[in-house]
Amino acid sequence: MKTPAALTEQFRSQGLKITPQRVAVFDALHDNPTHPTAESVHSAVVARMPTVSLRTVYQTLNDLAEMGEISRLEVGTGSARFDPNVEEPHHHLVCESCGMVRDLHVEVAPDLGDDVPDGFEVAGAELVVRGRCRSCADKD
Amino acid sequence: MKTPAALTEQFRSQGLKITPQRVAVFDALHDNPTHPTAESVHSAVVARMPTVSLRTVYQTLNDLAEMGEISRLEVGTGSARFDPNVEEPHHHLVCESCGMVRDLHVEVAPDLGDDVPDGFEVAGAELVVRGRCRSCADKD
DNA sequence: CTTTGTGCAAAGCCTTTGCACTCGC
DNA sequence: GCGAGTGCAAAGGCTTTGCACAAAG
Repeated sequence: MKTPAALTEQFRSQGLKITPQRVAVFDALHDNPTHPTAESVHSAVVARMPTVSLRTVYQTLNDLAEMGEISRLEVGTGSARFDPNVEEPHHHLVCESCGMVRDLHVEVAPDLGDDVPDGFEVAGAELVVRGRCRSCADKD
Repeated sequence: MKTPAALTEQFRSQGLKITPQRVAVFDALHDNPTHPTAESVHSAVVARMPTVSLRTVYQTLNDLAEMGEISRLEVGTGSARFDPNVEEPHHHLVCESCGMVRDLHVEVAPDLGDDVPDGFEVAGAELVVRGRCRSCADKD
């Protein structure tokens, strides 16, 4: 994800306004490897700026996702997660016990040609590896 | 997925009751390759038995999923999809335009060892290939 | 006859949206 | 000032759940 400063510039150039709320969202996402939910981002932002509403967070996240600056993940944990890492293609590891999501840098190069129907335009592929992380496993 | 008769036997052996509603759900799922939503299953069932409620369909689907006879997919199309094919491991192809889901029999054998953290117990991996199917592509 | 299943409707969760006010530009 | 952004609260979609009745074993 771009730096908060670069995003500020980008928003401005698209005619979108720069507000402290939006900058706070940029900051909360920058180099954040936790794949936060909208709710988590909101909490982080509220810690520094108590008046920011969930609506604003959702809107800013969606704006960023539309611009392709972050991506939205649905890993089946109930809420959507947001991933600031869009530079390098990667996949995800999900702990089914605590909901933790972590990047996974593996090459998934299946020979798709074999089984993809003619005329299907492949846009992308996402691998989700599910299991149980060490700290959850240690609990039992 | 097992045949409706086999599922009937299995439900009975677990002390679950056999009702025409449940059998109708079994029938609607049997060899159904469309990865239906709960809503679709309900429609199919209602066509033959108009009084069955959505509640009963959800409950039966969840029962089946718990027994491992069907699997539940979250592919980001809003509602959960149910997949009767649990015998052979496979992945999924999703049309982002019409929501169609199709089985994909590719080997996804990434060398997970490289990037999975120590102590993480891998339970499974799901690949979702997204894109646009031929009939949707033809529409534009 | 007891336990489980069913139907209806209401509630829950996550997310989006309508409205009036505020504020960046 | 004008239009976009914000906060609040209410609505929306999907799924689950409480209750009373019906039916399976």
